[in-house]
Amino acid sequence: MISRPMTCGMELSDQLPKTYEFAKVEERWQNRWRDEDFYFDRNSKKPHFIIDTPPPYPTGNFHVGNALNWCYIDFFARYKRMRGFNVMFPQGWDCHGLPTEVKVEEINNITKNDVSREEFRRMCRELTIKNIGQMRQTLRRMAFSVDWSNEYITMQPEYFKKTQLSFLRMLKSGYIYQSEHPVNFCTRCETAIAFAEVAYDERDTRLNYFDFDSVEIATTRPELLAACVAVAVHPDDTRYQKLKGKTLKVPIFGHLVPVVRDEAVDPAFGSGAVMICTFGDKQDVHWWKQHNLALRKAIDRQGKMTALAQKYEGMTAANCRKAILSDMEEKKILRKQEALGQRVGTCWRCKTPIEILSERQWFIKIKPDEILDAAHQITWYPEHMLRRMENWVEQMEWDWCISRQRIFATPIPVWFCKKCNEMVVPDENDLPVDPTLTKPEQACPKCGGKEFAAEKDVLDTWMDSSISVLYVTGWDGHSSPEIFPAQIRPQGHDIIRTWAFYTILRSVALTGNRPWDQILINGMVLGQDGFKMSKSRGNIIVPEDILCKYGADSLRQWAAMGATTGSDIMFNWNDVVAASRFQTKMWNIARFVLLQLDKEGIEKNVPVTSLADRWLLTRLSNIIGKVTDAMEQYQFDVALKAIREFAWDILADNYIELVKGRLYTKDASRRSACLVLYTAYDAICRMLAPFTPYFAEECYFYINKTSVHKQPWVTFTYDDPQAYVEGDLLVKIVGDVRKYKHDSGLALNAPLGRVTIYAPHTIEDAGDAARTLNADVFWRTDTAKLDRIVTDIEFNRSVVGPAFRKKAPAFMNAIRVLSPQELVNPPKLITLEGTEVLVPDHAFTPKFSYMEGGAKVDVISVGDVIVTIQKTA
RNA sequence: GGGCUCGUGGUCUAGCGGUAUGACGUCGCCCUUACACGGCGGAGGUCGCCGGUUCGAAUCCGGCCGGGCCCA
Repeated sequence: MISRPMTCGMELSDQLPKTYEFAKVEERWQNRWRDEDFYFDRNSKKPHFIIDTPPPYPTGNFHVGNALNWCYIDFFARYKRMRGFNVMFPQGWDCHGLPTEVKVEEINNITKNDVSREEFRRMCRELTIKNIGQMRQTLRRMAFSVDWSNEYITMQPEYFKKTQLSFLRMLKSGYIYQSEHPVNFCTRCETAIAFAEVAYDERDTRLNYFDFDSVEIATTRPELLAACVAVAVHPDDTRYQKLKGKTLKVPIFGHLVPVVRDEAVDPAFGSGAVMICTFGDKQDVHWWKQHNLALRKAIDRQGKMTALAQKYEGMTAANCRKAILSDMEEKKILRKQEALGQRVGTCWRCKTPIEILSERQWFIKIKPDEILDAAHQITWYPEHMLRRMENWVEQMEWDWCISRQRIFATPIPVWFCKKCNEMVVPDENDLPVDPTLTKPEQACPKCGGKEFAAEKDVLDTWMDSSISVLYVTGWDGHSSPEIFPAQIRPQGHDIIRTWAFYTILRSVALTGNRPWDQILINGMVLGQDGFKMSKSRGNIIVPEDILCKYGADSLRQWAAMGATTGSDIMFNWNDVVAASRFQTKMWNIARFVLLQLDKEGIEKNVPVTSLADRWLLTRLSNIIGKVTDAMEQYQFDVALKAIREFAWDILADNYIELVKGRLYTKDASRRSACLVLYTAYDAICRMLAPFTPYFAEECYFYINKTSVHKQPWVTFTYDDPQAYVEGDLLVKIVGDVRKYKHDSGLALNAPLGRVTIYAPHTIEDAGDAARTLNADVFWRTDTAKLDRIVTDIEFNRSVVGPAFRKKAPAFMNAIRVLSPQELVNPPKLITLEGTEVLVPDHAFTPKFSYMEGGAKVDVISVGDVIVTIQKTA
């Protein structure tokens, strides 16, 4: 059967533009591809593959870091579809949170208190919707095969009602509780934050030494004097033995505090006596709990001094510090000040130093064992990232504080009876609710009261995003969804301690099961200078810039090849340019292949007999296996590298060069080459499809008139060990003779004369070598009648080493003194330190110089093949 | 200070027990009927340093030095 590509009356090769214009191609396919092709089919019988995609924060800009992450997702999503999976690649948007609130305040030049809560929320929603719109465009342009029917937006009722449902469920099961407890608090954002949201900054401060009722105390935070609840010293510190059991009078404020003894006090730091305040830092919290100390709140939620600070009331903490220091100076109790570098916990969003305040907050119980247990059931790529999770879980100290005192977030669905303070929750069927806008339908079940106070606190944003996997799999509060757990979670290593951790916690708490089978961690994208991208460094690269200059496929190739999956990756224009060049090369391969197939069409059942043809098929089969294995392990760099190497080196530079001459003939063997070209080309297109969807589609469509993205993954195999070895030899011989030509100053297509190849057995190359070298080529199996002189010996250490161990050097020395005849035909035994030992096969190869009785014959040796060249006179 | 990671030609990168992979750059030759956005070839590395294990180490072990990330 001969099938000719459909050509609409024109030859295919005429249709193919000389250069590949990515901008036109991308636009065309973007308009032609349909969203429905990527929809997850809930009724399908195919095995499902659910991806718990990260919902990005809708800033309006999809950055390069996101791009890397999404490229990985798209690579395996497309690959899995080709492997017959029913893939769900949802796209979420994690809307709630401070940055949007801040942005809204900035854009409208207001503060959140200037408008009603509802109005403020409306403004936040509006901005978010606009930003999502912008980011969707970039996603589409990057050709991510997103399932838009499974898009979710956490601020929308259908999503946050699940967040609220999960809250009620965990409240019921005892995971969630309220408590007055010290929490990290950002006084600028006026909200509690979790440990995961605390960043640490290096700052310079002063250590102030002052007289504390005749005891010298050193502190960096004199403004907390009003909150002082004890003085602590090391139990063994001889300087302070007499203070045992005493109380001291706090300077300026005058209240009495106990002296406590604690091993954790560092006698070498400051004066060795430290004041404990509620709360200067985490250590204070420890001591406070351990010694059961009083609670004195000197700083409020705005970061201002409370009434407890007496005359300093209303000052900011910073001003209070100045004022107290100057008062101390006046009273002559300030003794000295030292410069001190310290690390300050700050709010990761706004960089304001955090305070530790004791507040009534909502918490989720952290049960390290069940989280670790689930984490160990998940396969981590790369494996070592699991360590980060373990380390984080093992050192958790407080429970997760989930309440926030902000506006744009999921409301906590709770009221309190004004009469008896009983907590009342809505019926699950009434969700979502905003308790500040509605009231419970029933009277208080405890006292019958009808007046309720709404919980004004809202939920931490991670409460929304940590149920992404439950949402997409259709969790309804009753049991594990049928398609839960998901197959994979792709995400960055920067959010292992947050998103991954919280998701595992919530899945276990709500379903008793792990959230996913696998987790794939991607690295961070660094600027071209090797540093994290930042405005101040001016090293930010935006995806749009790359898309405009080199196109989506080049950017995607960079993502695949820039680094081993999981490691940080430096952005590098070179790699993008190299990727674009590969497309150019591949495009020319396409043009060549189509030009050849045009001539006589493709004959799909022609026997493939020529050595070069069989050789290419073995190499193709080999590369397919390699690429498939790499894809299964998410080693995109390995996979794409193998594809590129095959297309460029093996197919273009070796195979095509070898069979070109044959293709220009009208021999029957030309049809075999055509079939091989078609097979290889088809396979490359399909293997490239996950990586370069536009390019692969364009190449594939020209020849098959159908979408490559609807084809199955390549599973072609071809086993012919003899062709593999002999083909390699043929390629090597042709390459070496070419090099010889080059070294002799000949053009590569210049006539060469007579080339005789003495190979150990017959090789039938169908005349490929002769045409390629432009020479008369004679294959012979007899021995060349040449004088040869041994010039060197090459040892095969992987044979010599295991065979002789410590005696290897002695063996090699013994071989070196053999006669030339013996080197060519080695003896079976050799004497080594008085004992006879066996000479192993392939232990060494003699290197020869050739002469032929004075005749002008150049000789090249390729392994044990000898090639003589007699140039045209 | 702890954990995790990394240190390979000018730059970036693969390898992770048997004499070092590729890309970019650089130099030379070649416009050979797919491709000069190409082909062919060359130069360039004591694989951070010091020890150890081994017949043999970039590769394993120990120590040191230096980056990065996360956390105290």
